[in-house]
Amino acid sequence: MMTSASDLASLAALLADETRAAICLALLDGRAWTAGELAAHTRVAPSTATEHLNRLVDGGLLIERRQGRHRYVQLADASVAHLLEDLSARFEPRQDSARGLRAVTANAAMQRGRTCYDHLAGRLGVAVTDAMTGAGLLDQTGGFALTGTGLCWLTDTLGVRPADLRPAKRPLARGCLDWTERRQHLAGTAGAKLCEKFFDNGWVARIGSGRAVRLTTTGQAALRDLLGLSGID
Amino acid sequence: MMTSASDLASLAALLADETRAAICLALLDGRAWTAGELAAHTRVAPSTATEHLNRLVDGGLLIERRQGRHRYVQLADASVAHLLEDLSARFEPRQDSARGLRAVTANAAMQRGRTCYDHLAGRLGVAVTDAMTGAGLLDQTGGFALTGTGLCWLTDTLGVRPADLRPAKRPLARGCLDWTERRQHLAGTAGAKLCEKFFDNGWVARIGSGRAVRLTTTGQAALRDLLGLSGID
DNA sequence: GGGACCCTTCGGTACCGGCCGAACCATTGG
DNA sequence: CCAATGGTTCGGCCGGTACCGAAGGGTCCC
Repeated sequence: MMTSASDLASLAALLADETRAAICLALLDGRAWTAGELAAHTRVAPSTATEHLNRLVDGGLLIERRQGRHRYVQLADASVAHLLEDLSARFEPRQDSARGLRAVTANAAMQRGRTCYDHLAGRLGVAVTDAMTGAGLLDQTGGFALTGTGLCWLTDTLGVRPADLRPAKRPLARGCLDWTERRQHLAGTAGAKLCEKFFDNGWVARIGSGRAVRLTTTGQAALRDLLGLSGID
Repeated sequence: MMTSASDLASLAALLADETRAAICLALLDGRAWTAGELAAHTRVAPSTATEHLNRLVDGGLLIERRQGRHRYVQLADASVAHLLEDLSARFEPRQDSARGLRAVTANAAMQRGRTCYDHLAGRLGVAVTDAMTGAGLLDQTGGFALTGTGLCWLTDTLGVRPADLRPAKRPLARGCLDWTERRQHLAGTAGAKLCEKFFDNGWVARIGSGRAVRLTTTGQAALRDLLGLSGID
């Protein structure tokens, strides 16, 4: 009945190391990274990265896929991403410490729009969420939930398969605190499926290999038609 | 913009020690404990407990109140409680390892009803949540939110001050996973205020000094009248 | 004031865990 | 088959930290 303290402590211990924390934060982009990439990213020896990945996988935070001589790892599931978001939400937003043109433009792109594990975030994510709320698809007054209209909109207008929106272990709609905007954006299954459709339809596209995304011209038109959203860059 | 890994690591490090984890879990009952009580509870020397409390307070997870020769500590706010719940939710429900009559009855009482930081949990909490959902006060199909009717019910029927239900930093309604029931019960501001009213009205009462609560006979009648709930012990 | 009680401060010890380099294994590609 | 590449294993070093006991300061009660 009681959660034993040792369980909690060993879970927390997984994130209590700066290198492992950096690995998890990097994986928050939802993609799979190789062990070598993560070693380089965290600036530790490959052997050290191996040990960290072993612990994270054993602890259930990461899952791995061996492919040839590569070891790909990614966050185990959305609940892990959610956990990391929640923990991160406790900090002050970092001062924008970008130096140099490259870093600054990359930063600006991230603030404009990005993926947050498997859903949309940044100004784009918040704008879509707000527009959905304004259109009566989402209810934020008493929590964070899709309205009946919102459910229909996802299936009929966006073409999400109703089976994908069945209530399951993961909540259908969840608010996820946006670091850059300090506002909530849509997460949960609905947020993931919405993001998926946006990519499928070519409304958003990744910028380079990072987690930043941009709204395409098709996307701009679509958002204007569907949600009355304009002025999003 | 990016949360630095060191922030995340140092936050996690606070919980990465079994003794500190046990302290936080004990405080999940929402009450304030003295340093000595926590030292005894975790079976460490008072000096050791002091060090742990210092770290937890410095880290913002706990707040303290000095009162005479006592040092009372409690969780800093609901978001900390939420964090602990979320982390704990990742574990299998513990095998009920209670030994002896005292432990078994205490355990049974906890499963029947208890407080979870500042709201109701256990079979009682889940039953109330389900009844509210059935009565159209709560919407769980598209997330977890109060309906308009639900808001009115809280203010008009239960007498919660509308000002207390204004959307703030903390969400109005949230689902909180119940360890014993493996179901969600109502948390958030609404859950806290509802729990408060239940105590004020004498519908529930604490059993002894722990976090277990029992439904009074007045409470049974009230729940039957208001929510059509019966058969709750 | 005296004494009990609660907590804190301060050494000192022991252990855990993160890190690296070197050697090693496996896969890929010439 | 050989070389290059990505990853793992192992031994050893080192720093951080959880722990305690003893001594000391506050606070309360008689």
